[in-house]
Amino acid sequence: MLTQSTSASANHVNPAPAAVRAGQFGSLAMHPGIVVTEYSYKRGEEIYGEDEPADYVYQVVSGAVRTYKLLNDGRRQIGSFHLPGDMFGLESASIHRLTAEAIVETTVRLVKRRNLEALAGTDVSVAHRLWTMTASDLRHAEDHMLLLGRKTALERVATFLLEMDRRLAVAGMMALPMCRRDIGDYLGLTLETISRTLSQLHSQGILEFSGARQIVLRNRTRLANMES
Amino acid sequence: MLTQSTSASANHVNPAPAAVRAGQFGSLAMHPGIVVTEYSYKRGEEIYGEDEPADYVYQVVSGAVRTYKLLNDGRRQIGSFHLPGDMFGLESASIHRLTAEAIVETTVRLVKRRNLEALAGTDVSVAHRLWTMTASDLRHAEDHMLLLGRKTALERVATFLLEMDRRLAVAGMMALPMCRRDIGDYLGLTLETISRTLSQLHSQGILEFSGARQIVLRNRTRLANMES
DNA sequence: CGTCGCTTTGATCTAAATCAAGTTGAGTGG
DNA sequence: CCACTCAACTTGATTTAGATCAAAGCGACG
Repeated sequence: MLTQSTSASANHVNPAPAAVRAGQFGSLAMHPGIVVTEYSYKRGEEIYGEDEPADYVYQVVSGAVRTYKLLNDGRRQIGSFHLPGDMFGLESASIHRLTAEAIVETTVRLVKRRNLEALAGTDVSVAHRLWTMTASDLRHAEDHMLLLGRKTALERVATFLLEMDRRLAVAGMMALPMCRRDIGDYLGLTLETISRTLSQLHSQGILEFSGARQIVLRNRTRLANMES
Repeated sequence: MLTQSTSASANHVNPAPAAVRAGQFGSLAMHPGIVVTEYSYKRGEEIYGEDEPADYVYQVVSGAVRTYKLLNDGRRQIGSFHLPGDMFGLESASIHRLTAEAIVETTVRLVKRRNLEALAGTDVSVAHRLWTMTASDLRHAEDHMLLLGRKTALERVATFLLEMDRRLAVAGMMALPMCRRDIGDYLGLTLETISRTLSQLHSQGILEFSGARQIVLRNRTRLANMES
């Protein structure tokens, strides 16, 4: 735990600029010694790599991020998609366990991990918050293991659509930032299976397209029954 | 609930009895207000159920535990096996996300979650320890998602054998507490596929059996190459 | 020493992968 | 504003890894 106090203890004098979607992250800007920076990444750009030092913790401001692991021959498993408001890159160890990449042009807010940890060392509520965030990632991973190990293609796609609808639908429509291959690598399927399954749901009138990535769910109940 | 024996804060006077494998959990008994209890469960007995209140945190003393999720039609995904020394049942929320069952006759040590949380509220090192433990569960889950989403049957079984060898081999031999069906439900495969894959590895001279559940790895290097 | 649960092995089936064209559509430059 | 390009997407044909169905072994325990 470093008790460093960087430049920005001035931050509590000039508090939280542009804290629109700030949530958890924004409130941190109130603490002296916590510097919040913004950075943008181009579509496809790597934010950090697997096994690299975990020096920063991130929050998506706009855009979308995928975090994934690779096997030596290129097979990829995406662990999660991070959408505006989501935090990612938080590790209790000093190394990132997955690679993070911008799916589209993406802006993130970031803070130094060692500053966060130092704060957690003096402020129990911050320590509790870090734990809670990691526990919520674990909860998602546990649900996803059930999906990957035991659900059918149709059940996986139904689960995916409901998750995305909940997380990014605006006025009943979701604009998916990721391609079919990303969805496949998230659900443990191929891009062709994703495409076929979406077509099937479309032909059953459960969803409507306006372009391949703009989807409206027409019958959430029926979809929820398919989740199994 | 069979045998029971409590050891209270009097523990720092009469220190750590039988703390052979105590690890993290044992040191908690040093704190006043932390009561460590022991319980034993019969083979197949449920320790806690999914969506039940998470009132206790557990450590395996002897035996083995599986934690899993079920789909409505009975399909099961085992998230992890817990072996002597392992903690399980730790949640930052108030509800268990998986069911825990004793695989064989099992003795656990347990403490009240709210006592642990109270301690974490005053002792940063305890708070940090809780976070670290959850983070380490997350790490395992992330590795397991890659296995479930992208590895072949052979790769899954190789990974499983190396994991178990590392965690429970004594004098080069591992005594698996779980049946083929459990292994299948952990690896997202059927029990028949587990059996066939083990037979195949046996015929290649990579492992030796003495009874279906006593396994000696003859060539860890070759197995590690199969992990992919 | 018979029974029952676990394991192995064989035969067959099938969901999803792979291979293979086309089609669409967003972005680029003329 | 149009046409060209390239990546993303869809759809079809075929293959295959692993599931399912089925029937013996085996081994621990009462």
